[in-house]
Amino acid sequence: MMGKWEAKLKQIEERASCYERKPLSSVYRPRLSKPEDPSSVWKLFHRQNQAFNFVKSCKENVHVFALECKVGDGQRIYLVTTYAQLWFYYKSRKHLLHCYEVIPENAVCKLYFDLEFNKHANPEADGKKMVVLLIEHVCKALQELYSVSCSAEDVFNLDSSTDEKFSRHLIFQLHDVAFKDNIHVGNFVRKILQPALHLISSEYDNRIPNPVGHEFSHFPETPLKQEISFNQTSPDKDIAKSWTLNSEIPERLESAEQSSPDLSFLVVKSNTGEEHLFVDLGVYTRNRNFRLYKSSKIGKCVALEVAEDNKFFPKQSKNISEENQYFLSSLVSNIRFSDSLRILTCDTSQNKRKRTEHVNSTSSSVETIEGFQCSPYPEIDRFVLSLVTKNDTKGDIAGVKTLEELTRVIISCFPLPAEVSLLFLFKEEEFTADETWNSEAKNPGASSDTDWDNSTDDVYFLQATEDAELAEAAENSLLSYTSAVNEIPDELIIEVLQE
DNA sequence: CAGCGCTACCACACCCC
DNA sequence: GGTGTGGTAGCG
Repeated sequence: MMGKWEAKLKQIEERASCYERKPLSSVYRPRLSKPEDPSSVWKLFHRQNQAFNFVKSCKENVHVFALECKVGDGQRIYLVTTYAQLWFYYKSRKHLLHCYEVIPENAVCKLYFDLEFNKHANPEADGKKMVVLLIEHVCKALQELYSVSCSAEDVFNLDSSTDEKFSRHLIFQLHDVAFKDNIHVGNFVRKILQPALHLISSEYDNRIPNPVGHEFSHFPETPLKQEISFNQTSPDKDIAKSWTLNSEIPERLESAEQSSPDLSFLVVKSNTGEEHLFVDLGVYTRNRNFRLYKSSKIGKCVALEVAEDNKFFPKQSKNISEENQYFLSSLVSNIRFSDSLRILTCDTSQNKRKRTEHVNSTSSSVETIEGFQCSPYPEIDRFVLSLVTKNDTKGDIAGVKTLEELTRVIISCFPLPAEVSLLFLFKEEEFTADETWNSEAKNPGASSDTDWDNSTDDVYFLQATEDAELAEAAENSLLSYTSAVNEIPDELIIEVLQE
């Protein structure tokens, strides 16, 4: 037993020293032409984690890309560099074929679709028409669920079809709007395609009648119960609008004249004759690799190119070539930040605590702020509102603008019930208020056996324990809070961890 | 001897009628 | 037969 373990350990150590002796060479050592250009960052990693760790330690605005290795299997190495530098070496298309964007988990990103069907298995399918209908449906959903306006001209349409397959990427260029992350995009997509998914599942058992009528509002919540909300970063107005809207809220969707949209055009047959959706729902996972504009899969020589029926045209710029603009537009996690950036969310209720029981128990105390539902905790609502409302009487904490102010205020002011421990974990180099942490954060309820080594990966955590409802309330409050305060780093994500 | 993150699927256990 | 659970091949 012990001998086996020691042998394993020795093996691992030998392997580690081997890697140290022969580190991965950076095959491309780029230098940008002008000395005033930003310093060169170009680093390759065998492991995705190492790449992301390097990104965290890196001052430049760098991103992780996956490069397919020469071996035919899916093996990849990970490149960290800036968009500008990647494009510099990428644009010639002599090197760096088979590149993928890694859409980082927890990173704000665009709405995107991976579309494909086998042409032989679907001889009657008109791919272009299906794309048009899909875009129509998606735009309608964005309008109805988030009041976001868009049209086909906002959709970058990339083609990598072959004789065998119709294959497209759609990237939505929404003005000052993005999704909280990849997972939320997936929740949204599954939600708005629910009627189509029903068409497929009902195929297996025709004896179960299709639910009709009110069950099929335009974007039904069953069986995949989901919640939708949007946050607005504008500090001055509509703070309360960031509260979660659950599916019951948009009454207009439940009006009788609304019937299920006909999404039968999305149903296609696979090689084996099974019915699937035109939309690939498997791409909305953590750290998803998404093939870059003008890249091909390693086996094939078909790259993603602007589709002939594409209607999106990026803004012209003096410094940036048109091709570079197209490239930048195609990057799912390349979000143009602005003060008015709205972050869309779409949760599944599996991730959230069941609302029904506590809503029922506290319904009398649930009030409405500017027409939207509050959190179930009026005292927390009031606290958060007092922090973000500039004309509040509490002059000492009103109008906080920076992360550090936010930090101090929350640590010193957050009202903690005695039975709950609440910890803020910060990346060391960005947390300058150590003394504040040491003196203020130790509250009577804080657990002393907190394992600090757990704070490995993510940058900011709010950790609440023992009380799931308070944890969610705190999360909602802080989400509202951060979306209402200017100058919070855009990558700031606050999550509630429950023990 | 260096990828990653799933989900669909299977096998099995357990319960109940 | 219904339901939960654990492990894995294979997909994207």
